[in-house]
Amino acid sequence: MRPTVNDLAREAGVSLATVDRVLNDRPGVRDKTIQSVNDAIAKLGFVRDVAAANLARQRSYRMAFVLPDTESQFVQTLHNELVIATSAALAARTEIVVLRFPAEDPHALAAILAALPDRNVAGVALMAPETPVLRDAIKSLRQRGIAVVALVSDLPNTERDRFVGIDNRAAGRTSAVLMGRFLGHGAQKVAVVAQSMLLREAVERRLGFDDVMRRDFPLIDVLPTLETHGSADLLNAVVQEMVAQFPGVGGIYLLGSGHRALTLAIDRLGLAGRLVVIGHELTPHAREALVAGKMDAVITQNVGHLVRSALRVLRAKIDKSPIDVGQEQLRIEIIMRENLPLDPTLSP
Amino acid sequence: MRPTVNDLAREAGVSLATVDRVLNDRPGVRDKTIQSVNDAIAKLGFVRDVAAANLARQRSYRMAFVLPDTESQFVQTLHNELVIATSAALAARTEIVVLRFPAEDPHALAAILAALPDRNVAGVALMAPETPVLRDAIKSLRQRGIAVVALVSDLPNTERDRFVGIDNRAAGRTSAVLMGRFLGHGAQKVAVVAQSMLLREAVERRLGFDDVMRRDFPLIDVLPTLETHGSADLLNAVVQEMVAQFPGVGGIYLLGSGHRALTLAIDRLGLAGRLVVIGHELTPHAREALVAGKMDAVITQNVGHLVRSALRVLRAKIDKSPIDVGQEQLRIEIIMRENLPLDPTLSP
DNA sequence: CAAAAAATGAGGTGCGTACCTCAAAAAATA
DNA sequence: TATTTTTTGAGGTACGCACCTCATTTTTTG
Repeated sequence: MRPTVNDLAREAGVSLATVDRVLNDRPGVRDKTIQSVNDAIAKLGFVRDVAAANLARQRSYRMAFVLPDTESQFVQTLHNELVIATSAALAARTEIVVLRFPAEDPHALAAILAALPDRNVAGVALMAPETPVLRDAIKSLRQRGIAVVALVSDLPNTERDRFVGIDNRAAGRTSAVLMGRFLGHGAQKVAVVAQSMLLREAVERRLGFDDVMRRDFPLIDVLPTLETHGSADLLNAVVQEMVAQFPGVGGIYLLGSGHRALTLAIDRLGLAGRLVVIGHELTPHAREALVAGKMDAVITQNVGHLVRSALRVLRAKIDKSPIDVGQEQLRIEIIMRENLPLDPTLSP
Repeated sequence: MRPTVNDLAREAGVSLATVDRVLNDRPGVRDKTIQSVNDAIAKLGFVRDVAAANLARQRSYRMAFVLPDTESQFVQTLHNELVIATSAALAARTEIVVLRFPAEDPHALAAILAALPDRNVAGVALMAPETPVLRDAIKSLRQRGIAVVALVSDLPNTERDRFVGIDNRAAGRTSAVLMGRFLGHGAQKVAVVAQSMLLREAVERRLGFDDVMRRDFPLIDVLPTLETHGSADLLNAVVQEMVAQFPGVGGIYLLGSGHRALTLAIDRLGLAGRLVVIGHELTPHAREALVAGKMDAVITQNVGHLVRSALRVLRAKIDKSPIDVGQEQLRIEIIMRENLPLDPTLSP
């Protein structure tokens, strides 16, 4: 049988109350006594039953996921995964609240964050660009004992507890290797398309992409980033203009979302099948494009894992328990048509 | 506050005992009463607290992982992950037992499985080739109420509850696309190396590889599989002979383990850097080969996820609770130098 | 050495659920 | 309607742990 606190008390020759004091870092125990309890823990191989502990603690975790209110498919995917996670989390005394903030309004975001303590939130997962007001808001949350993780894009200059997401620079490097090798080593041009270079992820991916291109594929000419600002028309126009101006374009690298608009533009310009197209994030549109052979690869992260990892990290921070680094390291996934995972929304 | 069984009883106008009977499928409740309890569950949004339930149930899960006693790096990796999982599982009332069987002896395996019920095992995860005795052994385990999942390689003609692993045919297809695209579309030859084609995974991967090669890269000539039977010398010999016989070999596809021996052979033959090398399973040797540029890509599954998924599936089967299909679907991962995850054994 | 302070023990309650017993009520059957 | 059978209720105990109080013992301090 697995040892319990009672076994510990007997083994250490102390009372249950003292064991409890040691286990829960309560004051008023001599170092010598603490040591003897720890010895007993080691000797018996005692492991606290976290389920029973949390039950007794009456602890319920209320977690807020704060996302921009953009309608991008990635954010929608994330939201879907959060809905799925909600029901699973409920059974583990964890409640998930999803809040959306106006994407372009850092002050509105700060106001939402400032209101969280009143909502009795124990942890926050935040996907937002870093701004001075955000830094202050996070600092204030942390001071109030609320755990904060940065989701998807890091907030390195804030006091967030942790970042949950992939290394976007490495993701960009990965894209570059595939692009370079798929193109072959001849002289070629590659266009880079992004919604906006104000987003940290886009910038980091571009940096990583350029790293590898410069180093390993010097004959490939990477064109300046075309920004579309989310407009399909603008994307159409810039792609058209680029093709006209640089006839030798052999590949397109899509830094962010916008798979649908890009593939449409490629179709319209009659370039289908003649370009290597690589993008990020496995959204439904990206799936379609992969299946149809209109995209060659998608570099992504597993959004389900992302959500579950954020929850585990927040719980660990709240419990002040250690984090399993191996489990929480998200992988940079390369998805092609051949290893496309089944759409989880299709099966029950 | 989250509703409890007491709230349910009050809402449904029945006693706690009746709620308990309904929740746990105990007999002696009229359909009408069952319905009223279910209505209350729906109305209040009651979700059973699994932690409290398992605590009260005194349920402890003793899971056996049964692996071949081969010293392959993949099995070692798996073993390592099991050791890591053991401590985490302990806190969740789950005990992991790892058993090894003589790889070539199906009867010894059957004997080990037959002894499991006496060891009070609730679930078994099994990595083994399918044989008639194994089929019988699994059937007998299932009849005794023990959950069985096939690990890594499926046992489709047995009564296992589920398969936890990747689709190896799709993994082979994925390898083929990369091989084909990395080689370019000219006429080339690709060698295929395997330890043994008696293993189901190897066969399936080869089939998938051939599927795609035939369909998408008709100019590439895929040579017959060279079997090495785990001997580095033999591998050296066959690779050497093959290179002599077919000078146009541009790529090598490694169906199973043996990264170290293969890269050594390539070095010795002075072929380093002139071949596209693609293999399976992210073992320490494979990592080295990727970092050194001696392998181009590794197709793998996340072994940590594999273990955790097997545990979750077994628990769900034992509890007769539903399985989150999305979470349990393992992805076919493509690893190159650029997206190589940090070695989890390096950081604490 | 006495008084004050610190450490420890004894014992209880509760978390949400499972599972048990026995009596009482309700329904089905003769 | 009387009897048997089925259904329901009331109440208790247990799981492993957290957290509380108050009394008692041990140690430290003046």
